Amino acid sequence: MEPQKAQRGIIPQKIKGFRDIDPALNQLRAHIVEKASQVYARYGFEKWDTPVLEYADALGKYMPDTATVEEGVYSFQNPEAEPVLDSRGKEMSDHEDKVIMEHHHLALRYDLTAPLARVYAERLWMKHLRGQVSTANPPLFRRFQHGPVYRYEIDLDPGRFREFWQLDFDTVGSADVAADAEVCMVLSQALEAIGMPRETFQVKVNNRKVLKGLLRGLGVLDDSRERDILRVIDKLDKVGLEAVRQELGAGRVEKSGAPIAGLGLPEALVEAVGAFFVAFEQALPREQTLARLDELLPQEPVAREGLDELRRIHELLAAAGFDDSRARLDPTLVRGMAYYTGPIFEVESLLTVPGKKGQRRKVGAICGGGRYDSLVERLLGFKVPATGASIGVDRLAELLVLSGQARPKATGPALVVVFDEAMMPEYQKLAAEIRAAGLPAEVFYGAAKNLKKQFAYADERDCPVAVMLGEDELAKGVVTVKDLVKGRQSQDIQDKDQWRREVQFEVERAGLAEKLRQMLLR
RNA sequence: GCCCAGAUAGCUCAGUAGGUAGAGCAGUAGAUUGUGGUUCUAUUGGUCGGGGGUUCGAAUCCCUCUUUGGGCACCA
Repeated sequence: MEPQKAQRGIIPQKIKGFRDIDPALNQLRAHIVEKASQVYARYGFEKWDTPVLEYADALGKYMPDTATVEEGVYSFQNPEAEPVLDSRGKEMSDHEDKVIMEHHHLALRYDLTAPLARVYAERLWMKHLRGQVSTANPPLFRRFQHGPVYRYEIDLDPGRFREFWQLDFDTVGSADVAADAEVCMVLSQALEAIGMPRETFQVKVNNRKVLKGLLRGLGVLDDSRERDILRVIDKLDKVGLEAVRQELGAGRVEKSGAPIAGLGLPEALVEAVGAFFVAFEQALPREQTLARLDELLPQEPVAREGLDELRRIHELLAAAGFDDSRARLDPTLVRGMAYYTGPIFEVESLLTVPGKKGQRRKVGAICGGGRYDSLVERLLGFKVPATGASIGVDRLAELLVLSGQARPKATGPALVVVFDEAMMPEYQKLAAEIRAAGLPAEVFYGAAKNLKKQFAYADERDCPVAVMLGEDELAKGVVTVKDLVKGRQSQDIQDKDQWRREVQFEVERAGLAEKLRQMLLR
């Protein structure tokens, strides 16, 4: 596709769906990751990092036989040819006994869970071959991980990116419901540690077995049918019960005129499903939710098993001091992903964000997770139970900024003003003194050294203070400190000299660090 | 992939009986050659998203592509 009319240009620009992260956002992101990680670690999870690039086969589901980018994954062929291995890990040969070489398909990771499965399976591979591990004795593995993941989204909604961060924690190798209860505790505590007050979010728990059991009781036995129904129900809080009813039945027509095909379920089934969700429209205390589930759920074994698990989760949460305000049972929770097999989790933000036309916009889920059995199965051939959850770092950061919980502005260092280039050694010494006290300091290195520029730079960087040292100060053994924060606030003073007198003062060189410390800690 | 609405200066936008463009903010410079904010003055910025068509003439009308926003579908 050569441009025909003009020479192809080189335009400096980002790939669509990718972002530059400025210092302010980086600071916020680091805060989120650090606080949540501390909580994860306090529960015993250990931090792992894995490569962003993996063999496409290992990531699963996705098996490209062409070189095209499809299915939402960035992939390409390895420029390096490598041997093809058989299922026992041995190099395969052709009829001339030559090792078969291939350029394997590689893919950027699309989440952190698939690489987790690979790490876990890779560590067990030899034992697996020797038959020393099986579904009866999977080792316990608890790790947390954060970093960028990549998805080739065709349509980019606002707030959706092709590179974004996740912050996961998972327990692999335990089928104990206690591990699921713990997920709720970790999520709740992590968000509080990040600085979200308890009343601004809600941890919600449900169980896929409950939903499965409900549908079975109503005669839905087919898995793909079940998935279709769950997908519609997942939209409940978005479109409302009536719309869900219609979509389960004959379908409906969107306000915009777009028709939405219905599943065409029989009237009686739609009504039964609708009735169940009406019963849980209002948030109830966990005890009451359990009691009502007990009444409404059919005597299907799956349903009862799911209910027992929820009951157990409630017990354990209560024992650990997590009451209704910190985690709630929500039988209407579905979650989109198909691979969940047991308890599922979601954190909904209760903060609203001012929309374009002044209306309040709700932000969706900021965390999600659940139990999944089969992720490792594809790699090792037997089921390994696992449960965990993930914080959507970027979505949370955006939420904090938009809702006014965090200000998106990085604070700059103390700026050492350069009066006279000849005194540069003195400025370096001064900056070193400030840094030695553990405070950030920067000497001005810009091209134009007039003071106006230097202060404009300090203002732009949001520096809290500027430190000035000229011949006068040097002779007196002092430095002049300018309080830029106060200066920014004193907009009512119009007289230049008076304004200056208000915001700057001389300090003995020896007491400078202490004075700056006081100012920076405000 | 579908429906709707946009694309004009760095940003937010104005600009219809079709006659090659304006405002506010930002930027730059000065008042203030040892000073950011505030105030005042001057001033730089635009192939009006790309291409094609209608016309003597198009930011304005038509077609098309690209792109942005709002809905929907999809989301391992």
